[in-house]
Amino acid sequence: MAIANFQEIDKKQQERWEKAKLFSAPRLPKTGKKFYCLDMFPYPSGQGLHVGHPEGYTASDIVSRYKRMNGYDVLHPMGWDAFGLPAENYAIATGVHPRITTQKNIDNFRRQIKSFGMAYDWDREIDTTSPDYYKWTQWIFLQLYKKGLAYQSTVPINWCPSCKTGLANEEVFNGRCERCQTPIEKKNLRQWMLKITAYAERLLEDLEGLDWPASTLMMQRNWIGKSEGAEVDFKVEGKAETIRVFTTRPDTLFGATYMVLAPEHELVEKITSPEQKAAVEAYRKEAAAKNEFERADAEKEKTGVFTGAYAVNPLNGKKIPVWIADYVLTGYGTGAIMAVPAHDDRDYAFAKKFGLDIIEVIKSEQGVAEKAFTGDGELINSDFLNGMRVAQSKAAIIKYMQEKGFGKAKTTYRLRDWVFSRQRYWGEPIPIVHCEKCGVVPLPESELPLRLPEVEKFEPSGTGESPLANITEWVNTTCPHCGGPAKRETNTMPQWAGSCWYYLRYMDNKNQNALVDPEIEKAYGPVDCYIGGAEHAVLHLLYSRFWHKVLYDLGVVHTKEPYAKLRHQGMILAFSYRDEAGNYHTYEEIDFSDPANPKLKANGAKLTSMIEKMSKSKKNVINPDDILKEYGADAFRAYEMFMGPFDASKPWDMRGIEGVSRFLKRVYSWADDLKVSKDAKLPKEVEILKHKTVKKVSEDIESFSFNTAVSALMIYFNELSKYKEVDENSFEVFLKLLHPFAPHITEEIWQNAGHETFLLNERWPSYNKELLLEEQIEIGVQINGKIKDRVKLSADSDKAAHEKAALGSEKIQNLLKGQNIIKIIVVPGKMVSIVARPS
RNA sequence: GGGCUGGUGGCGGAAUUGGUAGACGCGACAGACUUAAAAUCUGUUGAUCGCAAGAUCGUGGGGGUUCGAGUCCCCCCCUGCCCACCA
Repeated sequence: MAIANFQEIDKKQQERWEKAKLFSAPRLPKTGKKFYCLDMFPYPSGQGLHVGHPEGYTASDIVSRYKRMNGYDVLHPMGWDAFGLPAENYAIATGVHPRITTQKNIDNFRRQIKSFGMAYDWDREIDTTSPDYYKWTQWIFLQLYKKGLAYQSTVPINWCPSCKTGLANEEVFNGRCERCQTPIEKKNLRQWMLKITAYAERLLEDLEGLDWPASTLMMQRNWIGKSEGAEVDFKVEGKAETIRVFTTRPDTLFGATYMVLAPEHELVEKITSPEQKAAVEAYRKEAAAKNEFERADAEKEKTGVFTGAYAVNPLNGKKIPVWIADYVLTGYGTGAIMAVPAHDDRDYAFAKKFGLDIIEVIKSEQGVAEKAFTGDGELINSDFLNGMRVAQSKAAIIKYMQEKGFGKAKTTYRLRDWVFSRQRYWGEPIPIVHCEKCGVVPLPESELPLRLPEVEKFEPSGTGESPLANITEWVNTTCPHCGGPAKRETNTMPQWAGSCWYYLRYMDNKNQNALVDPEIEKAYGPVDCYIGGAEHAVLHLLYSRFWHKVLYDLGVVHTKEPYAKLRHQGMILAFSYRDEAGNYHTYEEIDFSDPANPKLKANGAKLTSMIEKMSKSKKNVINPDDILKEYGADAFRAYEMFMGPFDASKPWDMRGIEGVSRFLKRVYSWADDLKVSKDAKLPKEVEILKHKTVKKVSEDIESFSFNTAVSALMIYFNELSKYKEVDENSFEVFLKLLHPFAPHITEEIWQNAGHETFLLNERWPSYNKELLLEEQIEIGVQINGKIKDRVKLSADSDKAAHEKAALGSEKIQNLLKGQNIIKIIVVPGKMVSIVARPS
């Protein structure tokens, strides 16, 4: 019996595949059946791959190989999302140019990914930092600019004082910078913005036809945040000003007892009375000093100040006071609200605190003495709306307002325009010049790519300008329009830019004349299956859909959506072990002989195990290189798939991989000793099991149930391995089914069996439905809902046969003595349930 | 506070539309092989009672619907993730 050296097999087969260019996709699909299977490409960090990366890559690899064996032309590429802060921060700290670090990291990532034997077409590799690539990122920016979708604006942006750059709303979490956790400040800066809001409705509507996880669709919907309501104008008493508010509850207009403006609202100064001026000023200052996080804390007590002004309710002419309060946000709606304390929780809390009126306008059992009522009900105290329900009165009041001219139906979105510029070096230069005479002038397309110039210092200036601003010979240029002196834009694009459209470039990555050849795009687009982490549910996936729609409008792509099917891999966690003193211990220090109570080898201390995220401080980080060295690529791949459901977060268990590794070793040594002959005939049950396994594995791959697919393969092998001599078909079917999960070892066995072909070019096995019906199955027999016996019959038995078999059981007959059978329920293939009562 | 997940043996996890709970793997125990150990192979392994046949209990807790509930309904507890004053 040969002992497999998996590392050697991995290397040998990978070299064979590479030499044969086995994974290269044709320029155009030849078969008429194409499958584009895409992984979210990684940021090549200095730490190298972690075990989470290969989880998604293995899944996409299995799907790709499966589709290929089913006769598809499969496009399965890989590349690098290589602009970004870590390389730049590293440059600031060490002076090493980001290009050098990035190249080194890419080489390391490529080496690691190749070591897993992934079926990528490496000729299609892309790198977002290559001028050949970012030429087209810049080209898309120019198209956005021409369509009026890119504009400059001086906006109070989220400013990270540590990264010294502006951040998009999407990059701010709990008022802190997503990357460095520093609390965000507000800073006014000139920024490039992308008008993603112009596409809000389409981004929302087109979610409809996507095969995406429901939770991701939900998050996108919430992020776009469509809300239908009305805008209503309130006159300010004794002034010319009008306050416009947005409300989703125009039906409660008769219940409006005060108004609130955001502290930053432009009308505040104009309407504030002299007596209130000091208080208002003080409050505005206070609000400005608070950071986003403090202001957004919904739990805190409401604060606010009366402006001294009154507005007039346009329905009944009633005077209501105008306040300012920071629970009203500038960025949403109109930055002003009509407050209906009876039917809004926040308004209620505010009114209670400041002793403002509460007028009930919707009837409810509970009333509004204790808290606001936000449900549906009948309108009261509302003149011509009385007696209507909420929906009906909304329509009626909007119609009335439109007739009278003080309000109208209005849809708002939570989605904001995208702050698209960064004050950074390591990003795509924005292809714009600022001319003294002509103003903003886009570069002609012929001047692309606009290359990133060399700099000596990578620090952002901290004043809001990027390091590029210091390179005068680059900044100073001539205007492409008038030829006069001009300055280049020194902002660069955010990291998201390159990943917005990369799936298109893989299709045609060497094209010098177009982003992608339209013929090729038509043939390969859209992405049929997209795999990556759920953390991109609203960032990358929304931006990318936005750009795709713009490209669709330009005729560059032929589908409305870029990614037809999307699946997320779960996060891989790890067991960590902590002793009573709170110190973490590495796996090497732990004696696992008693798993219920692992002991430290060193001192025998009692440990508690926890499932946590991998982190150095918890000493539970798993390095893929180490695993590969010990177990080989196939065991790694198969274990990652076997651990648990693909989309669930699950812990890496150092002992768990042993099982899969043993399985593969057994497969190898069994095949090594095996006699494959034409005459060998396996028992019928084994033959049926083969067909069952083909069905199960095929269906499981389609549904991303890789864990149960591996399990089915183990079950089949446990049976098959009892035989030293098998027929050719059984042997080959098993190898083919296992191949996507463990490509190296199966290819090795295939080759050892005398084949010079590759398994990937073999056809995926099919199964015989009729044969499955001949299986002998065991069904349960219940009496009054309790299982009392089990009987065997063939899978195609009819109901009568089920009943006969159940009543034929001696045990059942004994139990039924002295009982009257009231009813017999037969579920074919599952069970027979007998309802009986004592006679 | 809101939304979305999930809660099944010592552990990771299986279980179409309600239909034999615990597949598969790990670990553990016993045995074989070995001078010995590792590796490998074979068997056992939800709990309780029992010599056994077998019985009873059992999917976070409590109720309900049903011949039958991990799965459906109501109430409650807990975990994880996301969002967080969105008018």
